[in-house]
Amino acid sequence: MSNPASPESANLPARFSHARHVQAKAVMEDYVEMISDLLAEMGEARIADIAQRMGVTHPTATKAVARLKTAGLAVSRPYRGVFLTEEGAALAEKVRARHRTLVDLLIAVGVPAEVAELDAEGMEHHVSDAALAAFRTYLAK
Amino acid sequence: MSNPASPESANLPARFSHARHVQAKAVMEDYVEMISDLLAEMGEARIADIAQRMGVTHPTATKAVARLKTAGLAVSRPYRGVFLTEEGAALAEKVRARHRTLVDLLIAVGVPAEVAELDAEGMEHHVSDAALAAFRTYLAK
DNA sequence: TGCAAAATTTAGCCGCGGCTATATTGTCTG
DNA sequence: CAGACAATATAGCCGCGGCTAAATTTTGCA
Ligand SMILES: [Mn+2]
Ligand SMILES: [Mn+2]
Ligand SMILES: [Mn+2]
Ligand SMILES: [Mn+2]
Repeated sequence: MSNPASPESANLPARFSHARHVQAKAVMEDYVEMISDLLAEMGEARIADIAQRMGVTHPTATKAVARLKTAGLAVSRPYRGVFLTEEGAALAEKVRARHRTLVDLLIAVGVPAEVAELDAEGMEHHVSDAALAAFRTYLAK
Repeated sequence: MSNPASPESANLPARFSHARHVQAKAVMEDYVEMISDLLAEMGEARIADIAQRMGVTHPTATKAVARLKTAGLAVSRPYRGVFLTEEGAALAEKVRARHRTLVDLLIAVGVPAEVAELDAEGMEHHVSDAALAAFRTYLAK
């Protein structure tokens, strides 16, 4: 190892910037999943409904949707509803499954259901594929 | 129950805004814990070291420290090192303990140690006191 | 079918948390 | 005890993700 003078603190910067990078995607993930819910429940996802479910004003929702479109996750025409691209729909499914698995794990470990649901909404975005796989293995036992 | 027409989606806005609120504190928590580390390891926390460990430029660290001071978590005089207030030191200890407990839980559940450390850096800030208590109970078994 | 109300977009503001470039202050050394 | 250099601070920029207020478009109904 060429790592003599690093008493564990050398990898800290990488951990922090990784967490920041993940965080940058978090809001987008929640929007995509929620738009997917709306499409399934009501056949369309309107700005007013998106805003209401996110707990945000409509201009904020409009801007978020603009970012989703820029990222290739959603499409929409002015004054019309929002739809997901293939990529957006796939992301929604992944995010939804990850959320459920995390909640299940938290409950399995003794966290009350309502608390698990609340905490998971923030935690979920930082759960890597590797951790998720471990969760599934644990839950399967 | 006075909750007829809410098929679970009514509490979504609260969950999202809760997660946003928690996220707003996350960066501050990491800075405070890390400054506490520096003070313990080297007796002082200088801007250059804070910046280096956070993986950030010094102006960014300077602004973060300014926010900590505004929040009553740190004190410093110009061109001198940074110190924590009682409140800041207490927060650092709480954040450190929570981080360790979360990593322990992840490992106990089958997540590889390096992955646990990486994921925990982001997840930790969303772990409520109730969830933390559950984690400790689980780990005690 | 025309118009009022509702929905959406646009404009413009804010703080956070990043950045680079530059100014200022402290420190160490010849 | 100068200066050079290192450390810190300041200025000014950016995008994100919030907000309010105002303009615009769509829609529903009298
Ligand atoms: Mn979420
Ligand atoms: Mn979720
Ligand atoms: Mn952290
Ligand atoms: Mn941590």
